[in-house]
Amino acid sequence: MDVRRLELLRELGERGSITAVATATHRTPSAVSQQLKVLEREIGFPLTERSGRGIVLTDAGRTLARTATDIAVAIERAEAVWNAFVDAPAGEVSIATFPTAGQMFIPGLLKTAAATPGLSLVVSDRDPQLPDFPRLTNDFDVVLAHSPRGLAAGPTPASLSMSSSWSRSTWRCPSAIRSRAARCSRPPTSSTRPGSGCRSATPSSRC
Amino acid sequence: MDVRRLELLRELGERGSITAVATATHRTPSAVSQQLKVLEREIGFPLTERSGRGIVLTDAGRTLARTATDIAVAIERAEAVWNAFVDAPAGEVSIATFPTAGQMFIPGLLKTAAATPGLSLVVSDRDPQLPDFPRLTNDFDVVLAHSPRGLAAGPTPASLSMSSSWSRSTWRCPSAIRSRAARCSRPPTSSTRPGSGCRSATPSSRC
DNA sequence: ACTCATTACGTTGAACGTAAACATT
DNA sequence: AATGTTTACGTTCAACGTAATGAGT
Repeated sequence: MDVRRLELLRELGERGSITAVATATHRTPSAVSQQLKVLEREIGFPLTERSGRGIVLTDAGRTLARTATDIAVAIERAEAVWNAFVDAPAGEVSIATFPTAGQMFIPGLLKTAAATPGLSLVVSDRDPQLPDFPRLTNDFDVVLAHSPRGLAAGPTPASLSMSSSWSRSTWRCPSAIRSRAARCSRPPTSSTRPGSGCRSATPSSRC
Repeated sequence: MDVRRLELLRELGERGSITAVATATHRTPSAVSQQLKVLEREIGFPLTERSGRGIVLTDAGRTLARTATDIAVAIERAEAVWNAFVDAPAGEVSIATFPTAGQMFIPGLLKTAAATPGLSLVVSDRDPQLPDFPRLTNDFDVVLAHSPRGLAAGPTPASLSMSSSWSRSTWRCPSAIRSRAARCSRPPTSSTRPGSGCRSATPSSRC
């Protein structure tokens, strides 16, 4: 039982004519007719019968078409699972932080990171007083820094994106935590950063 | 995502080496390697990586192989459904009976026949006193007749096969109620009976 | 006449095998 | 050396299209 041919039978059940199936699947009626005939031969049962100018499914054809639907559903489900895997965040994300902020963010981050397989965090504590702290963005995917102007009075910022004093351009990548698909899309476009940046998952030339 | 290639990946996950998959699927290692490479290309992810002399699935490869298993299960289930359809009793079964026996058997038969789609009974009452009653087997799939020796004392026979006075040879077919597969297996082998006998489901030459 | 399915026949490319190269133990 | 994978290259057959034919309204 070939899946591709079963799919044709399913289409025939839904669309009602070989010509319709042919146009829907970008084929000629001839090809569809031939493939259905091959399927009939494989199965060993008449699956269609003429009805006026067109054809209709026999009892056997209908039941077989139903099984084809089940298979098609299974395949779509499988593809959905795969897409979920591809779009899931993954990879190694390096974070520079300083002790106070680290105590704040890291435990929660580690928890969510541990919950997503394939995602790992590399955290390193730094001294926020160093003059070139912003330059750390060259070496890390995420840098947690003080606002140079000092924090406004009020509750401590609760999300990474709140360090609004950073210009968006300091982010070399739109999102440090990238999905597999994003990481795999293209080799880095001449990144000036040596060890970090939009590195691809593997040095493979194809992926 | 081609199902055949996914199947190869699944096999690779289970068997662990390309050579093993190749022998299991009656192919050369070369062919398997090439198909896996095509799959990798289609998918856009590295699915395998070298490990010593052999190869192992990557994370992506494993998840994709799992989806392949799901698809394989769905296909097997579909085939099981189809086989159930093929083996189910079906067709038109003609029965000759006489009033007394008919009252006995027919209601139950009609009930079970109605419960099995594709199976229809054609019942006709006859006079059991006619001299050529046994000849009716030429025209009917099942003939319910008196035992010529008369019934022994005791409870009424409760099943068709109890008319033990008939020789087995009076049955032209092993079983009057045939499955679709049996009916479809071969055109009748020069049956002497015109309208009945092991007739095939359709006059089609192939089936 | 028109529409749909089928058959005849030629073409092409995906899948495969053979053989050689490559890699690892 | 032995084992397992990959690459290069040639072959073949299944899937398809074009064109002609058949069948029904």
